[in-house]
Amino acid sequence: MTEQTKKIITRFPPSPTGYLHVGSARTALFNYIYAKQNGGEMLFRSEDTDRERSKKEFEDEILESLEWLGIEIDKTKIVRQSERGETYRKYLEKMIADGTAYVSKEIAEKEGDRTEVIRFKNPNKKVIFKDTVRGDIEFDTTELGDFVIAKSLTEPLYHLAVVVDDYEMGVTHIIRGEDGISNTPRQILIQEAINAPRPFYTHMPFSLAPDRSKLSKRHGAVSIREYRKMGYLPEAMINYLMLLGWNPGTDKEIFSLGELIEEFDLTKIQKGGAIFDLVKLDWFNKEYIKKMSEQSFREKVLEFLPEKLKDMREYSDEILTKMLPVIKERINKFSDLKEMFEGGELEYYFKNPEYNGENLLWKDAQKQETIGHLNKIISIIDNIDNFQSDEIKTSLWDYATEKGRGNVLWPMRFALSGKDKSPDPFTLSEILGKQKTIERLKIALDKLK
RNA sequence: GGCCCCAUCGUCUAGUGGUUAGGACAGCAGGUUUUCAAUCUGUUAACCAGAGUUCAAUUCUCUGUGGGGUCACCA
Repeated sequence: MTEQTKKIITRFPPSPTGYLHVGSARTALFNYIYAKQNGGEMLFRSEDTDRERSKKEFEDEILESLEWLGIEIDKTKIVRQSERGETYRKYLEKMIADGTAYVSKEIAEKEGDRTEVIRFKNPNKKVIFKDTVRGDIEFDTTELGDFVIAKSLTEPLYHLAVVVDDYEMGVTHIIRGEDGISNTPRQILIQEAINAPRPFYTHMPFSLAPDRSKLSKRHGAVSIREYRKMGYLPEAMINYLMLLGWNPGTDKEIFSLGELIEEFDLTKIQKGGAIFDLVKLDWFNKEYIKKMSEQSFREKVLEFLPEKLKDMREYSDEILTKMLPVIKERINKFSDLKEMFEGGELEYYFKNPEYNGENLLWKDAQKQETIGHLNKIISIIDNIDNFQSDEIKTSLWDYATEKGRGNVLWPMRFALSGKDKSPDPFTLSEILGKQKTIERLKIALDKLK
């Protein structure tokens, strides 16, 4: 049996004490993609030995977030440490019999502390292991002492459980965060004590907050579910997360999951930590929004549309189709729709704008001139049968050019939107329809009197 | 503090013993039908410091500085 013929097994071992963190999701992605590209498999292990903090609902949520990202987990193969007490007992008894571990009588430090723990008999040697991205790393394990590996025969501590489980699950490649580096030597010691083969180690750099500290709640959204709720697309999350700490060495930046599985290269992982940059995430998300079909974009918009707007469905469905392209080029993520509607640029499609008449004047344009322009616009528009933006534009263009485009187009646009910033007046007109367009232009006229 | 890891534009990064140190995001300027968005073009901006090796260091070595991790009867 050579390494080549052995099936590659990676694992994702979260402790179900919270929602899936973006950093963990990134680690899961690296494991999943590496396994996939080698015809292997990523196993899911729930490290739920901490009875107090572990909750099944978190495990479910983590699984659900992974699924949303497109990571497939074989749920029949899920391993839960809480169910493996007897397995750990088997290894611990063997270790004690072998003399690689021993029961140690301890003086209880606190009330309620047990008086007996199981310690590892440290051979006190140098351990050298190879990390895929950093090369050989050497530790003197003497300083570790005879560390505790279990509270009792069925209550293992982290390091023992990890080593036993990885061994029994047949894990060949461990890809984890760089905080695992310092833990590796003692895990190797335990491996050697139970005669488990040494897996390949790859330690990934952290993803950091903007101030280079650990990414935590105080920096904003940190769980996948929050990004999902904000209307980020899973394709964008995957793409961004994978390019954080890895790149193919070419200028290519947009990768589908399939392409990642094809082109990912474990040895090209970065050494230094990388800041999780929302601005770049937004860019990725926008790129993927641009690629969406009209149908799926429409569904997504409907999903994120504020309730208030949905109540006006009769009205909005009619114009929604026309608004879609305008919305598409204006949002980074679907939750932007909320702000766009509430006092933002979606609002003026559904109700007449309120504004100060002074704002209708372009730069130093005169009132009387502007009134003339608006009247002219109304008369031209009134004669358009095919009320499409192209058509409207063509009809008004010569006049606008002759009188000064800003002089004509600004008051028109402002009359329709009541905002300093909005889509162009032709697009607005088409979406509003001839009747409403003229109505608003007349309102503007009143405001100028 | 001991041990371990890391260090290229603001951010993500490419890269080399000799390069105009490249790309992307952001920024800035301009074009594109008035504003915004989108789009196109152009552009600002980086090798942590010192010493050593060398004809030549951003690149190799050492030291320092800075950041991070780990030293639990948590995971």
